[in-house]
Amino acid sequence: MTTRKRNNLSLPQTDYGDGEPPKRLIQSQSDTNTADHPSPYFSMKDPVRLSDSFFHQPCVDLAKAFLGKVLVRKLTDGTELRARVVETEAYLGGEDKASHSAGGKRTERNTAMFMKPGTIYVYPIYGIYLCMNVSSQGEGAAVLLRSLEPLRGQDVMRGLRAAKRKAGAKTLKDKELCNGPSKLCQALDIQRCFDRRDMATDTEVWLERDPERETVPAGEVVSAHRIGVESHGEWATKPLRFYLRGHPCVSVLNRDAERQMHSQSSTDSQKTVS
DNA sequence: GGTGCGATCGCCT
DNA sequence: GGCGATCGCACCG
Repeated sequence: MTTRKRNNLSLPQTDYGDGEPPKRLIQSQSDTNTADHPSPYFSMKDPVRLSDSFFHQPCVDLAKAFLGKVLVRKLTDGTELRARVVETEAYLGGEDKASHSAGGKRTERNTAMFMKPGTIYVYPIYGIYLCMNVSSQGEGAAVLLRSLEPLRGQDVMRGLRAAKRKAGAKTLKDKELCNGPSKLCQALDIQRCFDRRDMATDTEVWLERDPERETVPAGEVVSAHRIGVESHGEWATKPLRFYLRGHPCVSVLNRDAERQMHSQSSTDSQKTVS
């Protein structure tokens, strides 16, 4: 095990529980300390906030583009919570039988799905939870945020999550704070009133690119079937869920999809060589 | 580690 | 009146 340089600034302290964080993350953190690329989180210069044009992409493209981006939530007391998007799902709109907007159905609840790309869609589920989406290009299409990697404000997130749990429940590890669509809403205090707000201009929640990683290589993105839509026939099996391979914060792993992807990439590399 | 089940209520038919 | 883009916990191995 090589000892990696850590600076004395307050790097996000992430407890991944039993395992080490993936190499990719360690690399990303140590990279932030080089002189050429000052840390986006601790330099005076703000990272770049993603504007309107980012959200004007087809749903699947946007779902993949979200991966690696940083969701920022500014609380009313000024505290900024930060977390990297590591898992998303695409809900395509009219044709997609698993979407709230299936068949072009537009109701009071799902109106945000039909609003301009970048509009936040927050809806309650099972009476007790919330889920957060962001609309994309395409009539009624939206991207569900499923899991995040906490980067900053983990203790505040833990407090927000604990508030909804039994007293005496065991302390959550960092990787457990946002590893599910409703968990991330709790951890970031995403409220129902965020529904229909514009992620490109809102002052309490927005998205930033990670200056250390402009794009995530396709080889790191697993495509798998979506979660919790088993009753929707063929649409239940379509590969419309996307996550960062090997990331400890992903809510549900799909080993079959990962294996297939691996064998596919092996085949590709053989083709390239031969 | 994996699986099964109950909670709980707004939304839609 | 039925159901759900979930979660936490009990239980099993």
